[in-house]
Amino acid sequence: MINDINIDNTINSGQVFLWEKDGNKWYGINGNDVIVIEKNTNKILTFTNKKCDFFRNDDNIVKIINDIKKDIVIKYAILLSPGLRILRQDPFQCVISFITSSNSNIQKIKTTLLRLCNKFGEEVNFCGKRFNLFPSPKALSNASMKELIGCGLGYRARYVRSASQDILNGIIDFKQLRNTDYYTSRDQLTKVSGVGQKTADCILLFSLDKLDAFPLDRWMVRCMHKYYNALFQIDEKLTRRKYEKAHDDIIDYFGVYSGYAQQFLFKMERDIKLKKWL
DNA sequence: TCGGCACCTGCCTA
DNA sequence: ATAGGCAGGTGCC
Repeated sequence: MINDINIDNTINSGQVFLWEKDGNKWYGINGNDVIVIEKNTNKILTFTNKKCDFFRNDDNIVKIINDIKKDIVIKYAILLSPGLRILRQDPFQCVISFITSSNSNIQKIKTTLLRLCNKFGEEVNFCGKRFNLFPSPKALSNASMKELIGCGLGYRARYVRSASQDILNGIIDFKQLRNTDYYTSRDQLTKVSGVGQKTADCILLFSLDKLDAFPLDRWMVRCMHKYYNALFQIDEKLTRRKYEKAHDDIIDYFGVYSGYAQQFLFKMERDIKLKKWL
């Protein structure tokens, strides 16, 4: 079915890091919840037993895909990863994950985040397995620099603690960010230390319902050069202004669901280069 | 505003 | 096998 979710393509598209496949099931940490999903049947279980909107079932994927398929490149990318969806992640975990991701790689991001969970997250048992939930803002706010660096965060340790404090203090309020427009939310988020434009876009797209966010990392910049050189002029080195201009040009082209276009293109480029996922 | 640079550290590749 | 380069950027000057 055209509107079926493909879990492999969705988990292995660089949005999430704390997921593990075992047999025909995927196990993932999402904030203070554990999500288990069975491949093929897409049957979902959650540790908290709460209704799971992680896979954005409310998205009208037929409409979205119809809206973004503006040219042959994006059409091909969509064809390559059927059932790929944007996720609706726990915002705090998303903030910490993408602060951690800066100037790093997927494998290292994953080990670092796992260490954070093991050290600061609550241990729970679910489906016959043991998990550590994602640490709370309070837990990471109270962590010492030494402990955080010990998890492999490196120079990002101070960003992680500072961001956790901002969220604990309510300087950053996810409810408010979710209910406002992309531009306002982005300006709020980039005030957080360690959150630049690219990281802000990831947080907005993957956890705050801003489907008009289009994270421009080095993969996407290369991608835009490769296929869209005639449409957009995107410098290899993006300053704040140039990043914003590039974003606006891209939204003008791909439309309000540009974030979905980004995810398909990102997935395609990494798959072409045989880059490993989780 | 813009360009240049340092930056933790563990993967990955040659 | 193992040393060195590099990785989904960011802040500071």
